[in-house]
Amino acid sequence: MPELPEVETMCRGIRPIVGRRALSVQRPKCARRPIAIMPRIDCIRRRIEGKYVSQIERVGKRVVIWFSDAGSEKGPSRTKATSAVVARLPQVEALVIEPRMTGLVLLSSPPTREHLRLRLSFGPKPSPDLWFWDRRGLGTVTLYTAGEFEAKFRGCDSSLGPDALSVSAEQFRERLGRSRRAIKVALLDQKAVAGVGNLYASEILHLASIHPAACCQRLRKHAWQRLHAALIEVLQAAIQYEGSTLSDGTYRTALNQNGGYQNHHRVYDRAGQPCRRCAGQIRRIVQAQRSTFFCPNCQRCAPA
DNA sequence: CATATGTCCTGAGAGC
DNA sequence: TGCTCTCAGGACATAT
Repeated sequence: MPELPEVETMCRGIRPIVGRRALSVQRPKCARRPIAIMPRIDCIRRRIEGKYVSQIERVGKRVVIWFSDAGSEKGPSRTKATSAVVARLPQVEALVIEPRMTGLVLLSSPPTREHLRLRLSFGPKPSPDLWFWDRRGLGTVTLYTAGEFEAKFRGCDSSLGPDALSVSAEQFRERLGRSRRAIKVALLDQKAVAGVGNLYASEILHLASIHPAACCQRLRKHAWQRLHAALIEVLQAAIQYEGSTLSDGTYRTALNQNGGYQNHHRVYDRAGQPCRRCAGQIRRIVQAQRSTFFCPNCQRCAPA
């Protein structure tokens, strides 16, 4: 389940295509049922083929591939531009890939010939193809203009909150602190903070010694500080290990390697095993229809 | 407005 | 052994 660290690893792994020119966009026929691609594939082809990859970027749990007309162009400035100015800039497009549960963005051959969803090839040769492979097919691929992208992902009513790796401690507390939800559930809200998913939410709460069912409103200032520090520490460590490949083996890096962070999990998928900190027994509970793992002994802070 | 629930999807694993 | 059933959880639509 690609979360921030896995998606960041994918982005880093596909950097070799920066500066390359898109030669073709193909949607392999072998997919049992096509995944959601917007707009139509022929429209994507028309807008991308011949353009150059100017930048690779991660936005929350999405991979963003920027295309522009000229090889040397960088992605669009983040500052707001008037529509008149935008009209004079070279046309820029953002291909946004959402892996969701089982999607992989790869520069090497995919795990199976089945479940191939999209293939981009680049020049000049030799240049590896970029694949989007997705076993369950819940992932999506969407092509946005620069303006559409800004509105959806960076605007004041963006569908995403600030990125989990760059949010400040104050901003973090402001965005979650008034919620009546359990902290574990609130951490999964991408509109509050973007990038944390089900696996890392449990890991972060364990490092911060906070009970997953603690109500956000009842957490004290010191708990928020610990939680913010744990957020950054866990995500950065997971990136260093190139993400977590779980027992189903689905997640692979862009170069088809296993991640390594699963060997360092504090609680996730470790129910019944001893806590690495206090030797207490890790428990599994269900919150908002999702598994949560925690240590009842060392995560006592403010249960609901 | 905030929060909760239902939906999509496939393959692994359980249980009979 | 081979069938059926349940479950895993991303984001978003719809309900409360």
